[in-house]
Amino acid sequence: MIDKNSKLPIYCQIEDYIKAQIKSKEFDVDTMIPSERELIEMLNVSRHTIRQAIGNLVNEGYLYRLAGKGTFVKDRHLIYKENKYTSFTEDMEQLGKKLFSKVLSFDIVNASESLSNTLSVNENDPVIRVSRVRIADNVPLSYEIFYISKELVGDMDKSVLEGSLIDYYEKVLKLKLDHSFETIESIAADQKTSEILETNINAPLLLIRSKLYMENGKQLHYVKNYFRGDQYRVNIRLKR
Amino acid sequence: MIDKNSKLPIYCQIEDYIKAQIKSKEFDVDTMIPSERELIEMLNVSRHTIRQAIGNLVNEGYLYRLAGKGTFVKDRHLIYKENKYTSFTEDMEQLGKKLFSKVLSFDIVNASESLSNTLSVNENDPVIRVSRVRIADNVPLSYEIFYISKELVGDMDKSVLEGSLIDYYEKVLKLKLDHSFETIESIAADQKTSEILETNINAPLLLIRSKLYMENGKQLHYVKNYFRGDQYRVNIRLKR
DNA sequence: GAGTGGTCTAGACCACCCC
DNA sequence: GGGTGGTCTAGACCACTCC
Repeated sequence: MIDKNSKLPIYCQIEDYIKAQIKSKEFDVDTMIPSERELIEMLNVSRHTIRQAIGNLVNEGYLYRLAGKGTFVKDRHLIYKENKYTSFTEDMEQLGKKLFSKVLSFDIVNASESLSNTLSVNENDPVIRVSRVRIADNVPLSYEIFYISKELVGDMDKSVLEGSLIDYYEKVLKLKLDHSFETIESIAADQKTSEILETNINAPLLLIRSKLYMENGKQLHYVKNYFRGDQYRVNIRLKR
Repeated sequence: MIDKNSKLPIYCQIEDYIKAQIKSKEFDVDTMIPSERELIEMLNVSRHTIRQAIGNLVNEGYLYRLAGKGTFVKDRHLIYKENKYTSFTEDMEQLGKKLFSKVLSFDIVNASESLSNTLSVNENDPVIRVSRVRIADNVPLSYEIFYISKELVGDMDKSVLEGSLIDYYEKVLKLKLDHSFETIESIAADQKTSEILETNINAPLLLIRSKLYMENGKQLHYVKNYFRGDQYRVNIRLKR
């Protein structure tokens, strides 16, 4: 069951084991899984290792613990990839849609005061400003304007902008992304945006402003994204 | 520094200690905090306890670890209560606004097929359906329709509906809330909604559908909430 | 080679739940 | 009183980074 010589850590093997038992209904919803002491006997590992595995599964929503009673399988009908930052390209791939980006503009500007605050660069620092439309299956989904410090990415080839920026950050620049802050609001399309997105004027749009941060806590880019309300929605999971 | 006789667990005290050091710039951004072995000496506790505290602070975004190098303070300009499910009442309290709820309707209906799927009850089970307007500082913010299985809450006093439902669940019914799934989209106000929210027809609204779950994974309620786009926005944090 | 975080063991005592 | 998870100790070996 557990291979102590595997290069996969034991606690990961235990996680996989428990997930498999849940999947096969061996450990069923709302029933108690074997206690930590029982698992020690069954799997021949220390309590700390068991607790490490169970703790991770609790955080991921597979199990819940009741002190003094036991550890139970959680009833979870749903998805599990919530609250993950994903690139739009990845989202569309998962939906089986082919994404295409049309670059509308590409400039290097000097940071205004307000931009220098939002993007955490110094005022007048050179900033790359790009606007593009993102089109899936011939329908325009979003009009996007993003800003990134020129210092961080140097010279960007324009062809990069037709693909996934996230891919470029991670695979080409080898940056370690960590998280993003997003602000979501509902607005009405103005003249220009409605033309770009091929909607009526005043059509409802989701405006999502996003700040993307790296592992060391430094900001990477700032994006304003106007999504067509009839084409896009956001799913999130909130923890009490 | 560390009180081993305190009823507050040692690892919590260590977390508080490290947070305080960060706040006072004693541990500063991007610099290494004392190594785990050094902290063992400094605080006179075991390595496991140190790691427990540091692990929690990493999860909360205060620190980041680099294997072979050390543990560093993360540069975080921002808020920390992201991705928490909060009641609307709590949100408004934090903004210093006084929230008032006006109940528009209160019915007991039999679950339709689609509702029984959304709310995970059986078809034709009795369901409480309430609609209300939520008003802060005399401005209508949201029009809300919520559904809850009658079996779960029994007879609800109508006065409960003028206050915070979440409070009622937690403090009166002693239910343990765990998480919610939310779907956010942008729509245009129809005739009825625009009248209730005192907006123009076709005004942009945030429609947020929310399913609230308890610790055992069972669903508690389903809510459709229409927020005025000019009055409300959503902030979230996504992890890569 | 010295220092770091990552993993793991073998114990211990506690508060809480249930019978 | 016996079982559960929650906390804590005192060790150990590993892979990795940096010099």
